[in-house]
Amino acid sequence: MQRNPKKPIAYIIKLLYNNQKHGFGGGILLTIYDIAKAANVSASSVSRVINGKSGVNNATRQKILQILKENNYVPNEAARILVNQSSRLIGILIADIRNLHHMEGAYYIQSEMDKNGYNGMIINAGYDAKGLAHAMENLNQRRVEGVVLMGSVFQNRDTEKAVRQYLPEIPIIMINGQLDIPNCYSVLSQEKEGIFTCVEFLANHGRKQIAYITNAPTPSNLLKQNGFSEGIAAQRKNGVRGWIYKDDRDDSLKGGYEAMQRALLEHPDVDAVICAVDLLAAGALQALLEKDVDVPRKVAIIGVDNSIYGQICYPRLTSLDNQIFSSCVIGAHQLLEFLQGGHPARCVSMQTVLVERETT
Amino acid sequence: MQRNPKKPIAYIIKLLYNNQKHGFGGGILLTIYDIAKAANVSASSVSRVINGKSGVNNATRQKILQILKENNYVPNEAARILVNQSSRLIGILIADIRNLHHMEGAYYIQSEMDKNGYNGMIINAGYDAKGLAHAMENLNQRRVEGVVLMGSVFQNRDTEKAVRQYLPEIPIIMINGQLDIPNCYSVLSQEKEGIFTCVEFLANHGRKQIAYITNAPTPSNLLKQNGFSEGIAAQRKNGVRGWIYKDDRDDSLKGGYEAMQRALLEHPDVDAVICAVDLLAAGALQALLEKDVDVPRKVAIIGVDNSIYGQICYPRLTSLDNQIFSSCVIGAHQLLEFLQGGHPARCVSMQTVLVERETT
DNA sequence: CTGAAAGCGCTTACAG
DNA sequence: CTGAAAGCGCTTACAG
Repeated sequence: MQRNPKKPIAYIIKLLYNNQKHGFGGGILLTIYDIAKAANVSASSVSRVINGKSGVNNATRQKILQILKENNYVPNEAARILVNQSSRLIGILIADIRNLHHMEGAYYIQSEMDKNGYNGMIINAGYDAKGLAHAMENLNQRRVEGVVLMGSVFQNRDTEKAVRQYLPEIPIIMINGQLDIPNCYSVLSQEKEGIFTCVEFLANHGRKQIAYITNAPTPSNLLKQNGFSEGIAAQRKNGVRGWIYKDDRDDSLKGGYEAMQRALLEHPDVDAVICAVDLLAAGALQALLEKDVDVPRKVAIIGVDNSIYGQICYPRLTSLDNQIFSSCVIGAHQLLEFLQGGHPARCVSMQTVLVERETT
Repeated sequence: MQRNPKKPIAYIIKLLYNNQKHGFGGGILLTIYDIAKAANVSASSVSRVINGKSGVNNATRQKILQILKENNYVPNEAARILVNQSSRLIGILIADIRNLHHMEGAYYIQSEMDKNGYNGMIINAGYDAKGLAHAMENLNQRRVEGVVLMGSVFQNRDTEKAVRQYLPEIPIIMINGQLDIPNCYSVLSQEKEGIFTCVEFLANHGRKQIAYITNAPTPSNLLKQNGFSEGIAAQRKNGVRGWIYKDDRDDSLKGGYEAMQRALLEHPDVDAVICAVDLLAAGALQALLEKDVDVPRKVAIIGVDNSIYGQICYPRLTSLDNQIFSSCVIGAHQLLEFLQGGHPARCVSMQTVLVERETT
């Protein structure tokens, strides 16, 4: 495996002067000094042209530029980080990167940071405290300049402790959650109010017997559940009743399916279901269809996330959009503002919107 | 924001000796020298205990260990990379990290590498050559020791060129594709044969009029399509006929939906559909259900990927499992073997398996 | 405009 | 067992 069959000048010089040395991965990577030697200038000048700084004679600059290009020179990031005392790296923590919704968030954060010259490193933190601490230590080790925590799963004492221990000085942005720590900023989705409104919406459409299906008791899920309870309380005067079903197995699809079966058994006259997450709703829908229940005529369903999962359902799922896109763009901008020395809002919260499709 | 209200000894020493200096992010990060000073030893000794090397008196070791811990010392990764000439980083390239199937692959790769002391950096490369080159340059800059290319989208000249230019010396693992380059290893899923078998399967179940729906002409999709054509050819003697429908818009769900509508219009007697991807199949299913076509009695459907998308469908989708999990584990092990100086197989290919559910 | 030198935070022969 | 010194690849005052 040869780097380049044409073997440009800097490469040859490196071989001649330094032929016992091996670069990375057994190959030969050129340094700024190799380039300097080939161009007959000092490393300082090479550095200047690499970084587009002024103070280099134009002819010299052109010569250096050409040698740089001929050799496919790429600077060593580690050396740069070390000397610049700045990694221009941010960490994006996700409990499970296979979660589509959170990964979408990571995508938006990454693009936004990219545009501003930062790299985003996506880390699968897992759900336990140990994995989280490990992830944060790793991020500290890489000297990331900021971290975004994706989702309310991270709103807990363990996270606070790990942040205090490993990342006490850098900005932490939490998407859809809050941390009681000075360096933490958050963007919240008003899911509680959103679910409250869903109940209202269903009641206004004549639904009286509403089931609520939820899974893992994350802060976000707890909030939504409260929104449901309060929504039901507010509609009690109109004869609306509600029941809550929980199923926090890993497989939400199956969880929703079985919770719906239970709901159907215990309350055969249920006429609407709200699910904490689209995937639960997809499962609930299956249970309904299996029993030949007419959706939405007999039973209406609403999910949360406005994800592709809901669009795959047939009938297509009505879903509460918790604005992951906007949340992440805003979160990224809070981070950028901080990094540029500004003072972003500690917390911004956004309204959800109900996207009506075919299950209501 | 103070690093630690208790201010352990090394921290105080740093403040005293060095109080004009600011560490990362405006905070104070300790170096090995700060620790050494606090422990009254040399940096060499501190380094030795950090790295668990022998040759340090036990009492000294204990003292250093304690000071390290009290101060939450975390070594600077950039410095380590620079001096060790090894990043223990690998790159995982994905065209779009919002693609669930590919992200799942990334997850498996990452876990496998994690277990072996490597970090995996997931990069969203995009679909165009420029983004790809940019991603690879970035990876080169970080001196990654290996790269995995997720999916056959990367099987093309642009990738070869970018690898040659930026990563000619490190192992490249391609999941579900091949590159004509010496440093590239691949693991292939026998999707062509898989689809061939699907046709056979359908024919054996009495289906005669089979539509095939596909989207973007990636190498993998082209292969599957060939498998279909050959499968139909092989079954012609049994009176089986087939038609191919393409719709390569970004939105596969809608693509499948509209392609199915066309198929239904042109061939009302179609009695089976194979889709290049589950999401297309989900769309096709919607088109069928919308027309009250009985699935699977009147029309059978088979997707590919065995993804959650198929499980959300109702009836639940029969799908060809292309073994993303095994592929990635094997790919990771090829990489690991190479990194440990071994000689992994250049190419391993694996059989697919048809997971029968409710649409056949 | 140009270059020698120091330093970023670590590790590792080498000498004691 | 222990430490001084050199060096990884860069950048940036500083002096010319």
